[in-house]
Amino acid sequence: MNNKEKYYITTAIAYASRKPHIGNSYEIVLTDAIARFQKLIGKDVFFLTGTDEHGQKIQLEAEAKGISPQQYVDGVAGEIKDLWGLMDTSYDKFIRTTDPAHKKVVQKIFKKLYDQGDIYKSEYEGWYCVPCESFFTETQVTDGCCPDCGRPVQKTKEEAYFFKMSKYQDRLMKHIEEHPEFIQPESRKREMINNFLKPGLQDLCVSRTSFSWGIPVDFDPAHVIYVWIDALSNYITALGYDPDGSSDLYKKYWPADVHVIGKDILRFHTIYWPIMLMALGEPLPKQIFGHPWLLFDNDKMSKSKGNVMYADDLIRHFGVDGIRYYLLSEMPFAQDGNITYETIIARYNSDLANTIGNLVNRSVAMVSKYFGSVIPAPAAYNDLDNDLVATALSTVADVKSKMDNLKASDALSSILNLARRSNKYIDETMPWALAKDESQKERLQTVLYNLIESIRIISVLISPFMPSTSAKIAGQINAGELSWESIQSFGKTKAGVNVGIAEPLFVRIDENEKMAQILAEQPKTAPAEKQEEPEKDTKPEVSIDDFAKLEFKTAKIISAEKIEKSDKLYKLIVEIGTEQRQIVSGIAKHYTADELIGKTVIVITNLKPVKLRGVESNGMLLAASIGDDLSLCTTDKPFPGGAQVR
RNA sequence: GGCGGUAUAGCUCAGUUGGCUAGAGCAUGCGGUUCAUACCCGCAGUGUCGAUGGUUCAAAUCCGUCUACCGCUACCA
Repeated sequence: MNNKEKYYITTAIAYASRKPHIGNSYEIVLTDAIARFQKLIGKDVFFLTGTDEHGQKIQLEAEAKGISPQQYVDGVAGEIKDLWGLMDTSYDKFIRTTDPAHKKVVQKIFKKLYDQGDIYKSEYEGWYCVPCESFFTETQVTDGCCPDCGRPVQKTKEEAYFFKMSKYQDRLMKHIEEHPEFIQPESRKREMINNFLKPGLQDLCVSRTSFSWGIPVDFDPAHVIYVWIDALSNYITALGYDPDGSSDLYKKYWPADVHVIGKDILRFHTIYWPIMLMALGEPLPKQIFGHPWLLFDNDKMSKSKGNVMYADDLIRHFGVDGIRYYLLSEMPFAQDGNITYETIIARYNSDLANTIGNLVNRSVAMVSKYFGSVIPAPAAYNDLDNDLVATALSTVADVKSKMDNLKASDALSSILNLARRSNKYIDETMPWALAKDESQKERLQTVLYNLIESIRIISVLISPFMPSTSAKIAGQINAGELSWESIQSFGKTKAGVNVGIAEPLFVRIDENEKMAQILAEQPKTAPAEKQEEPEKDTKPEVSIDDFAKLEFKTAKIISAEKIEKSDKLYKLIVEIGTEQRQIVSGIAKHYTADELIGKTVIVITNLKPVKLRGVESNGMLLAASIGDDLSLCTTDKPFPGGAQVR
């Protein structure tokens, strides 16, 4: 009985280590808008979101709080659900990777892949982060440092399971070539092909023994299934996939029509995930969209920078639809978007309050004033109407085509254009002048009818983006029909029904006042955030003997030379007492050679020598860093090289 | 270093397969209007379409080189 076309859409599952900020929340709002739109045009939509709840980081956070990991993630998952609720999102299912059903199927998947030889056990030589007690592949290591804690990693061996990625490489390459829409946006596709597929895929390490908070490998319980197989398979376990026979739900909805994810995890979704599915013999998702990031004042949002915005705070100030509108209209398709309080206020006032809000308000007010709140029947058309009608209809078509390509911001700007056209129509037809002339009554009826109809169309079109505003508008004009079908032609508004009371949809915001209010709130939240900061970066306690193993000395830089074919590396010659040494250091982004020469810095002198870019390095300079910013450690007063540092 | 992307009005960006006086929104200035949330409508702009060569009857749009910024990737003991 249900023969609607199905549409399966997912967000990435959010990592349940802490409350997501507004940048993280953008994803679910975008996905929600797409899902609601597809529903509106008549598809049978299934919208999945959820949380990724395993891993060492969560284990550590829980330990620090003195509670079990399960208790910890229960708390965070609850917070996330609350936020998603506040954002007015309409997901059909919220999966948690700690759900028993998910765990069971992930174990089966692992076993199946092992049994068919795609997963094998081996010695893993990789990068190891001591304080975190965890392993990383070459590619996971960011800037020579642990991706979790940011400290240097070292090479070590561990027994582990591996997935034979290379076996499916050619098939994947072919698939990507034959399905140009598979990876979006386009430029990301090239990155994946050129950086990973063409050079050849390495086998992926898919288990850990260094921590226990995860899904155990059932036939080898010392191992825990590492994040990729666990997290990615949520997209199919949520529907009831099972290697021994899947559910009807799965058969109906899989493959996904689109996975909406952040651009940072594109690799896992466009390479590892499809390969896993190939290995399982399941169809691949149709499309993967790596959306851009939302930046705060052109800077990455992070706790340590103190520039984090949270959805709940923003909603308090600007309303859900105010924020949804901002996120959806301001974010470009492929480039990072930006958010500041000032720009939110500017967009809110001009687009929502002035253009849309005022249009509805003035139109409803005129119906009340001139026709006792009863929507009049159209009676006398003329040429002024043609363009409004044409714009309304072409907007409907345009929004559809934009949304089919996931271009939410373009779709919204198209709708805004219709609102502007409608405002202009009022000026062209001058209803207040028509009202003074009894002989123009039929014309006045027509004008107001057309306006209400145009507003009705707008309210339908914005419903995926601003659901509650859409409902409010529909309420004010008492629109009966809000279906997609009803806006395929102009004129489905019913004459003779009463409009409601004209109430402003969006109250204009006074920028100065609002900014003062926001600033006044900031101190309250800042200290609370700072408290959490230190514990995240704390290493295990060591004895004085551990410290004594390291030798630090002052060193005077006597020459600095950029290493060829490297962006960051300097070959430095330093003087430590009477000795001269060559040290390679990655600080070229922060210091020029001239700035370095003559400085007295602190050096670890008994570090095992290594070669970097073929150049030998006998030690390491100490430097402080926050994010991308870096500052060398020097002595407080002029000091010669060679002095002990302790 | 390798791969890729972007550089267009003060700001944020559109500009499909090269074609007439290069566009939109916001901000600015001027004018109009009063139904409406000091709102709306109109007009005015400014632009060496990053720089420089080339292909072409014709290039913001194609090709070469250069510069700046961004992303992915490697190097940062």
